[in-house]
Amino acid sequence: MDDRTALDGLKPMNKTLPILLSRARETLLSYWRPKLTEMGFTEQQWRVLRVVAEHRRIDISTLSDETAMHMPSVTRILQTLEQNKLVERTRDEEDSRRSWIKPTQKTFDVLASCVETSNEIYAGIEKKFDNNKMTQLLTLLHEFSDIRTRG
Amino acid sequence: MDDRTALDGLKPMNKTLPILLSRARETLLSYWRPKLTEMGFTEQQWRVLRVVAEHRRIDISTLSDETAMHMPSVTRILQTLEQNKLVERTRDEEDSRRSWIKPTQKTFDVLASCVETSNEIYAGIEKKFDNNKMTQLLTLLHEFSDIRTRG
DNA sequence: CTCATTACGTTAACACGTTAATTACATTGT
DNA sequence: ACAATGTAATTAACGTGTTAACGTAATGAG
Repeated sequence: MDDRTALDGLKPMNKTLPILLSRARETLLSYWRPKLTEMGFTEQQWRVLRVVAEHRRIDISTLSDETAMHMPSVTRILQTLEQNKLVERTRDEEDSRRSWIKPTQKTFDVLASCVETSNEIYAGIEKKFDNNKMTQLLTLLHEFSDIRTRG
Repeated sequence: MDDRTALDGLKPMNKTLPILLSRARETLLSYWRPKLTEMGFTEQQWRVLRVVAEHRRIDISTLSDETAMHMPSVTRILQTLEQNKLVERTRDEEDSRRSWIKPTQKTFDVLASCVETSNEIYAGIEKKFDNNKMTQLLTLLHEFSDIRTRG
């Protein structure tokens, strides 16, 4: 017989935050995946595109922060998007380390073609998980995110 | 001037569920990463190990389900863990498609060496995000996960 | 029994996550 | 001035996410 007594101090994984966060993400994606696949974007490319479109111009560090993605990932994704004319890049005049990323008309066209479906998706979700609960969930997630440690 | 009118129907990304889920995961990991790095495990390897240890034996499909990871990832991780003697594998006698994964004494030793730190980490989190909120959050995430679409 | 179907698990290919190292440029302090 | 330090972004290397295809074994209808 194995010695499992050591594990008495650990909670069952299926009730822990990391697993539930993964499942929640997977559930959310189950609503979006068909549309993303149809449009030929990954979830992450879509996120970058969405955030870029919200700004007249944005630098890569800020973009990384607002998409909640690491800079190396953003760098790779921007290369793809730039090849497809979905973003433009210019260098800052004063600080030549900094790049400015700008949306193109194609960016807006692609997003516009998705607004209707986007609303349908959110409506579909709200039918099963009402807006009150969603607000609570977003608030709690926001509060939790704020307790991050640095170091 | 660009034509941004198309975007009026879309919510700001920084307040949407996908971003907040990513941030929450990153916050949680910020508490665990030092210990995981010290032990030489990735978050995912740790998850697999934890779930394996909860069962006398477990097949790979179930393991995939309980870790909320796709089977190809589980397959890869098990290869690593098996090389390090952290799990054992046997074939089912009746259904030779099925593999059974079993924890080893080393598995329990490693987990035991982590129980204390684990409790400290949870205590540190609870100091900033009380148990009541955590319970609410877990409940809401669980409810949300249940609305997943199939297809 | 036979053939199509379904199920378990792996492999393959490409995109992203993660960390460290690197390049290039800015800033600070003395 | 200039060396030291800091910052923006990329590259490199390896592990995981994701989908499709594959190999093999069980199952079920005719």
